[in-house]
Amino acid sequence: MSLSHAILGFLSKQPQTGYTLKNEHFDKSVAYFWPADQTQIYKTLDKLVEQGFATSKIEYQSDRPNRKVYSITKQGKVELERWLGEAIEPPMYRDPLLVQLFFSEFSDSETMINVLKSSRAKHEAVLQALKAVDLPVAAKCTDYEDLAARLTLELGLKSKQAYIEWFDEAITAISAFDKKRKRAAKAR
Amino acid sequence: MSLSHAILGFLSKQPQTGYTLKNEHFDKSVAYFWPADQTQIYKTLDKLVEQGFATSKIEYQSDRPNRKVYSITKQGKVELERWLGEAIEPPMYRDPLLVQLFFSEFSDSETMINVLKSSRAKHEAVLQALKAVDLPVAAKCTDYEDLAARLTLELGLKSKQAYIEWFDEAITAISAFDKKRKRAAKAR
DNA sequence: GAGAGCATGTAAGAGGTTACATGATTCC
DNA sequence: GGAATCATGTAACCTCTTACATGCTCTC
Repeated sequence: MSLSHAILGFLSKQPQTGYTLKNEHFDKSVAYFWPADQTQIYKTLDKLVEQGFATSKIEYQSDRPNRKVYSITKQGKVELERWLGEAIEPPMYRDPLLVQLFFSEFSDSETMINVLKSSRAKHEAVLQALKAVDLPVAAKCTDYEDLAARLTLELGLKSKQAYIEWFDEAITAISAFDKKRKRAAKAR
Repeated sequence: MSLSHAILGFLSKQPQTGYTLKNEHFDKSVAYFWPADQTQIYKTLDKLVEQGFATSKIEYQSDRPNRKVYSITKQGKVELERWLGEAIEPPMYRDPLLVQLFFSEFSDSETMINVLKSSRAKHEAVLQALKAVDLPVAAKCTDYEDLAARLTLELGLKSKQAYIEWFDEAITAISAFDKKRKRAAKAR
């Protein structure tokens, strides 16, 4: 399970709480390829402690709620390293849009084109957000950490660009098919 | 939920059983963008009947197990059409590989490169499988059904190609970084 | 006085996977 | 004799999401 290992990764950088994991880490650096829910982060932290991969200490605070600070254990480090070398099966990507397209014969091409356009806009917005991320290009990275982050970003950019090219081709192809069909209907 | 609607789509083409849905449809046409588990197909069929979107009739067979043939209802057709026009949020893609890459500073670059190479090979295999699918190019489709199927395939091809280009760039970038680092260490 | 920030949690549910059970027939 | 095909299901589990609860402090 990747969430456990992502948490172990962040705890390797420094001991911290579920709250900071969520707000300072998951919602920032890895959000675009591994978003994590607050509830699940807390549950997973519990599990990591059970498994002996992390320990927690309560830090009492007077003016704010107490914090539970988690640290990675030796066992946790071993487990993280093991997992980092594991060849994991690429996950299946399920996109409802493709299901809609596949069965769009039961709707009509105009509706389908609108659905495609609206989806294209959403992907475009994500692409723009990714483009706005401020990280040096791979060749200019001096830290390995930056290089790794840059490369994850790069895949996001490439995938989104591929998607957007595809949207344009798909919309054009469906429009063209539609015109052809209308011309044929007129000729009869 | 897309599985329900994919089933409604297949039932629109013709009434059939859970068994044929799995073996003749899900495992073939839509397998690469919406694989479905047998157990879940049966569960979802029950749910569709409950919701009034499908009905079932038992067909008694003497030499083989009885079959439960499902048909879409009017309500089901209305629901499918409604869903086909819905603008659905693009799903989040979570790839453990990117988590591994992001935290690869806690392993070593050689290990990471091996993980990348092994993943690349798996993606390459899928790409080859997609290339082997026999469907006319979009411009030559005479049926709308073929066009829709072709376009879903096209996205798969494009995405995989983008992935593979990225793999090559990522592997090159990490190797280059590594050489630079080793040269710097030597110079000291 | 309202809302944001800090901080941790419970309960319930949706969607998907894995393992297992049954039992006849047909093909090698 | 063993495997594949036909055909439907149950039980248990994992991951993730949504809604809700608590309560103090600081800022507008």
